[in-house]
Amino acid sequence: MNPFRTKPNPITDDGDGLTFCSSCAFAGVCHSEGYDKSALQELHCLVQHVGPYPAGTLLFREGDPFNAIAAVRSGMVKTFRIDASGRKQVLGFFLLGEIIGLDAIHSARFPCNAVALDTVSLCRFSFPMMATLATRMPGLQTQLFRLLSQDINKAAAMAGDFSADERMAAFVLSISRRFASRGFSPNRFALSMSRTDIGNYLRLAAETVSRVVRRFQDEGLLLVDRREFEILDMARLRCLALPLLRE
Amino acid sequence: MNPFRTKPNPITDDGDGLTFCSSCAFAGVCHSEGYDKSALQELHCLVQHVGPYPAGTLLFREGDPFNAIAAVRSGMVKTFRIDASGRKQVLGFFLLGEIIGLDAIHSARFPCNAVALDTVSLCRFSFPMMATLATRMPGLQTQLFRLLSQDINKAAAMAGDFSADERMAAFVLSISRRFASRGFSPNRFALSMSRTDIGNYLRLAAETVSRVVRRFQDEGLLLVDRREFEILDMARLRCLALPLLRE
DNA sequence: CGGACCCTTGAATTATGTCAAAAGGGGTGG
DNA sequence: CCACCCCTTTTGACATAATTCAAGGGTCCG
Repeated sequence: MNPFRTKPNPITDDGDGLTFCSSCAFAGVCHSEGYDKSALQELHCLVQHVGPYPAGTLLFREGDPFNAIAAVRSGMVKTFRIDASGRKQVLGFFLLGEIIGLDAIHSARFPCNAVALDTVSLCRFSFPMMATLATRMPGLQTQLFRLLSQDINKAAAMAGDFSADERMAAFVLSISRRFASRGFSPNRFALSMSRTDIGNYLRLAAETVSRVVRRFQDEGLLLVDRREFEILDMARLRCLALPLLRE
Repeated sequence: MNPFRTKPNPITDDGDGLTFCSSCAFAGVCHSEGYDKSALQELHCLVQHVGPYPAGTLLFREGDPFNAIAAVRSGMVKTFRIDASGRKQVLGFFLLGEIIGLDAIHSARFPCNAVALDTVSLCRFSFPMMATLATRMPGLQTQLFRLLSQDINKAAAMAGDFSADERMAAFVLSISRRFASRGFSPNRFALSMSRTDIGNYLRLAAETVSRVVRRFQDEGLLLVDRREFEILDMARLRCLALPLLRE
């Protein structure tokens, strides 16, 4: 009955001292530039594998001193902050290979909290060491600039004025693409976050998320069972999400 | 009758080969690190003064190849994009010393348009050259990282779910602070953008901007004459803007 | 002096939020 | 294996902030 029985099989290699995990945002930094093995070793030296942390673990909290960024090695992470009037704003969900903490560079403190949505392992990169290394590895510096710049664009896209339908469509499509680029199915995936979290991320009430998802199902766009999603009409979804899509 | 007769007097020095314009985002990069004069000269060598451009000049447009960032030397710049359904989203307003173009690094193309809101002069920095220089000047690299990270936070703040009052209060306060840090009055300033632009930035209809401004006046928070603003009750304004404020 | 544009104001509409309650799973313990 | 409880999700009814539509009034500029 459940159409989501078959789960995608994560390919989470740990790197071998010469290459990074294939899905990591830093994969390719070296090879593209033809760096020698010593530089590569250096990059690996400043990586620290941490975790696994069980679902619900608070990875860092707002105000914590910043000293490292992290790439998700497995699981899913949510970042959020609680504003002055107690409202929760979800800033992002981070999938395999995505980088957490770039927003903390500015003030040298984390501007938000991060929590594991399921069992999470991370690669921790000392940022001071990485910045130093980046002075000797222009490719690494470039990649850091690009990642930072990309996050500006992501945040700006969320800041736009879009309808609930557009936001929801863009959200589903974004997850789909990010899973797809990591070798998972673009059509079927399981989300780890609650409707409330999705709502706080998309700036919608949880009830609105629920209603939009229902309507998308009624209209044949999606097939949803609890937190498992199947995209039935990618084209129409993309069409809806068009105003928000930015890459 | 007009309470805004006295205009603030801009202090826009042009640098002298040893120091940068005092309000520029790159001011202090060198001195803080004790670099020698040659490094400083290099930084100055990659700066190109451009403009002045009259109000309405399109400085770059979405899709243009990216090769340089720019600091505002005088005037005010607006960046915006038109989404797939024709809606205009204003991404930011840039004051004296603020850096435009950091969001273009990621894709090597400008993701938005930029237009001069009044007479605008810029300092243009070749980004490839700057990045190269940053490998030899850690202080410059750090500053670039910080500026990029700051922009993530700015964009994320705009992405939150706030009322029209909160957004408007935060907007006025933000302008006030930015003017103040450049030596202008925090209490009186003239905006160069239309209500429509403010609305597109704050994700509000122009009519809503107008109504909120009126109410703020009725409540004694502001004194507004066309595009000239005077803040009468900074404390209450700050209180309103609290949920949005982030630095 | 005319025209264009911007801003303001009012009235009606609407998308989304809020409140409340019920339904559905999943886990736990008997 | 069932009964119960807790938590998330769904659904409905209602409330409301903000938009939209429409008109009028200022102001600036040619």
